[in-house]
Amino acid sequence: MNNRKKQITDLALKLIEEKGYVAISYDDLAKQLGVTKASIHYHFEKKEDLGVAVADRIKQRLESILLTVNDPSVTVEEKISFFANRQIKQFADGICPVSSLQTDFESLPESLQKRVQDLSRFEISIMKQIVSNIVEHEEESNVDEESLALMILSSIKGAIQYQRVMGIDLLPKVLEQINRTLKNNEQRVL
Amino acid sequence: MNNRKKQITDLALKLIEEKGYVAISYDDLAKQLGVTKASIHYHFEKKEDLGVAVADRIKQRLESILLTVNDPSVTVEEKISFFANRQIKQFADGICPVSSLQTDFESLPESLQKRVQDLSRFEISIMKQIVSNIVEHEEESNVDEESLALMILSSIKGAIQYQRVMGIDLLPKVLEQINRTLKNNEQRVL
DNA sequence: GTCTATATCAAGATAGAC
DNA sequence: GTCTATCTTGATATAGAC
Repeated sequence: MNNRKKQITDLALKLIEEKGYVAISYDDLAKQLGVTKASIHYHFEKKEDLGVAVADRIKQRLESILLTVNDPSVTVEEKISFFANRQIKQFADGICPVSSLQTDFESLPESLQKRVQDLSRFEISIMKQIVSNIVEHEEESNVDEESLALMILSSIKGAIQYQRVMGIDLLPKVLEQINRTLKNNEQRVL
Repeated sequence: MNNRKKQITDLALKLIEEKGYVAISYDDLAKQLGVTKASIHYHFEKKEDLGVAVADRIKQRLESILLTVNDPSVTVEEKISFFANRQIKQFADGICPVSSLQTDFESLPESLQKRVQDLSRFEISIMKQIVSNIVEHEEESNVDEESLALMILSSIKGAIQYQRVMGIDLLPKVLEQINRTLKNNEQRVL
């Protein structure tokens, strides 16, 4: 991907994190980059093409998170905190681009819908891998890793939405509560 | 509010749950109601006015949930399940309208932004009231009701987003995990 | 490969007839 | 109170110049 194309993709991702896929226009992109709409159309003929490029970039980000997650020297709590904060840093004052695309789902072309589904599945699988070592003998405990992973992931995503509109850092409190939940689960297994 | 006005508000709410505030148009509403755009503009001069009416309706819904929540004969688990399922039923195959408006936040006029902030605060306060009786002597335990409420509310909202795009009922699993978390918290207090 | 110019369409919105 | 007709603006998109 050449420079300008990458530049456009990066900006589109940033704007999707701020306003969402439906709300952004080629004019927004063109103005902020100091070029014309036609120049954006040259690199991405249709908005759908740009959306797909952005989805691919989000996937890359998630893949880079996966690397850290598979390091056995890092605790589960640290991995969750890393997962949450790494993303927070990336989308700054916006929201998670996956959440943003999920909300716009019904307005998306089919190719993008498929990628949003894929990203959603991927995030769930990452969180499952993160909590997968917490219970070594799941059959013997009452902990369901799938449910635990879903609750943790969902609560992180939900908290990011609330904190953006309220202007308060709610995520740290949610992460604290997640840690308490994990500690309690560990105790029940021992 | 007269009949047509109520009809338009109801439909707008439904469409916001499906596609979001930015994505819906007066033409969508007009076509589905079998009237013209101008007729919608008569009842709601600007889209902003319609958005405010929808926000007020969402607030009414939440207030009706609050009534059940304050019934002392209902358990916390039942209240949370009621909170989640009551909403799920209301927005059917869509997402939570509050989540939807949160995502579109940056595109909203100021009057609507204020209402979305108010709705967010209100939901958090409802969930706080739901969990408020679970720990009678909070100072003596390590349970933080604020964090617990935030995690529960966020995870419900997040789960609804994932399940809509994936076409799988993930919320029941998250509710199960929430119940397990509550049980563990209770045990720590006793 | 990037631009100008323009086409096309849909959006929000208004004036005024009935 | 609802409609027809119309305006303006902005969005996606294309053709063709440079």
